[in-house]
Amino acid sequence: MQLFDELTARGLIAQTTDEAEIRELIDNGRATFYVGFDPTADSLHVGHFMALSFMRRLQLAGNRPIALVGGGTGMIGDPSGRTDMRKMMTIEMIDENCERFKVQMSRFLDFIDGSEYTIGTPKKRASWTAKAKRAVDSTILNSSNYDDFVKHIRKTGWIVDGNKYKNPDLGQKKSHDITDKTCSVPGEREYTVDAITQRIEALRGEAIMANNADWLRELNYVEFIRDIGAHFSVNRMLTAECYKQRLEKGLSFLEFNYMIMQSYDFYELYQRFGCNMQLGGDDQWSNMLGGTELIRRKLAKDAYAMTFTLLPSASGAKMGKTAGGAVWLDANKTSPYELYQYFRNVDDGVVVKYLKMLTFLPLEQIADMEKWEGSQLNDAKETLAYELTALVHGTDEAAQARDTARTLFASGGAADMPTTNLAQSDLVDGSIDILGILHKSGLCASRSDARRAVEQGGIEVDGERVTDIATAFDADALSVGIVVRRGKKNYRKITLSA
RNA sequence: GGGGGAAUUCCCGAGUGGCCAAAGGGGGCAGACUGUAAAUCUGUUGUCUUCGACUUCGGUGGUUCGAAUCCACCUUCCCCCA
Repeated sequence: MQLFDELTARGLIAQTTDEAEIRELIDNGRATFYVGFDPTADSLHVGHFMALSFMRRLQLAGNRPIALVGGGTGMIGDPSGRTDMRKMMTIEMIDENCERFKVQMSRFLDFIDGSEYTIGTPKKRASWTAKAKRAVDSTILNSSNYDDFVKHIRKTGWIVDGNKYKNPDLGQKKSHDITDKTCSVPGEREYTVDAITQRIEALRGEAIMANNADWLRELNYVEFIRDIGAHFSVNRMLTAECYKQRLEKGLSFLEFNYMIMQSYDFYELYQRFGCNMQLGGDDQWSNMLGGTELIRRKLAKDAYAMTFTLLPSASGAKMGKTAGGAVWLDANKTSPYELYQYFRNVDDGVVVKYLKMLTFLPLEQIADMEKWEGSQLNDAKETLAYELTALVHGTDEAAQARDTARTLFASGGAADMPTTNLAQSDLVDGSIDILGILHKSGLCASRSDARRAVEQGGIEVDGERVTDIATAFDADALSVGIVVRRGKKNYRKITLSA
């Protein structure tokens, strides 16, 4: 089955600007597409799952993904904050978050290693050589073979003379010969025919990490308005569905500009990396159209947009939220076990959908599960949880999470489960009461919360329900280790460090 | 530039001097029922040394025995006129 058909079969594609053309592009690995991410937190969360797995599918078929982080848009901050001081993110914070994103994304995508198209603040004034390198590199990225490369590079004013490339227009040094200059990409030292051909091959489908800070932070307002703003019709923008609703409640100029900024991102990516398609959530549709439109008007070129279905979440519960807040892809913020449990507990109605949309299991295998009903669906959930945990944390962690969950739910205890290590200093007069344990372990948010949980019969220790809030445990009991359980699904092993 | 409104606990939204830790709904948590599901019913949902105390109603001061409620200023948001 071809990629496009598979994506359709998995229920992933929501809208496309030109189905036939996009099918052609992605089935043949000729798309360079981008997805935008806002670096508002220091980790990706499950809400990004859809985008990541979608990107991976495209990459596996040879298409080049570009992960664009909003280092420039992040500068502005979220204007919708109500009471709290809006947190302006510093450049350092944003750049750090971007770096973390990349690490997490690399579980899903293969990135060009060490390329200058990774994250980083732009050099204010790139040297001539840097500019030349950049020009050659991005031309390499845009080319499908050597001849293609020569064609492209000529177009941009370069002179190709045998194996030498010169650019009379770049910078003050005319006709500078960069043939023997070091290529910015490690492993490729020179711009020879072979090197370029190899490089083109090696980079085919490799992912790029881009940061819109590279162009947004240096924008000149007047120029921007004149060059880009001129191409947008306010009348048209106002008819966009997403603004219609906002017009009732109020819409700041900043937010209104979001579409233009996003369109500009696409335009820049098109020019820098030959990015010819934008991928995003279905709610981004109108913003994305802005980009294709801008490229058409400014460059008279066709670019495409495709949106993926938003992940259906059952019963109005907020997607990606649990008691502990958001579910992160960072193991330090959300353990593999918790991630596993998150997907283990999805509603019946969405299991098969999730399997299709998020996992890489063959459709035939999922088709079998589709017939399952009742408690058999429970097994499907286990598969789902395992597969997704494996994607994020690897098969070892996934297997461990699964085993932990199995033993925990089967027997009420397991060797490996989330553990809280209490210190001697947590003990008062040689013991600690149950409320303290619940609070310290994070099972309960506060002692008051713990008190309620006990009073309502929601707490068990080593399989015995605790009903007395005064119950306390001394050092002896703790050094052996006790298993505390809140509700049905929250276990914590409590130990005492010596 | 002028005029008028609004800011309440996780969210929405009542409350206009003491009976307010603050109605109601949503969401969350827990119990029953189950399949680690959904639906349903019940309880619960600021903190703590819990039959009591303490801190919350945009911010800062003030009036009062007493303020989420009244006054002043500030901040932010919305609406109308220009």
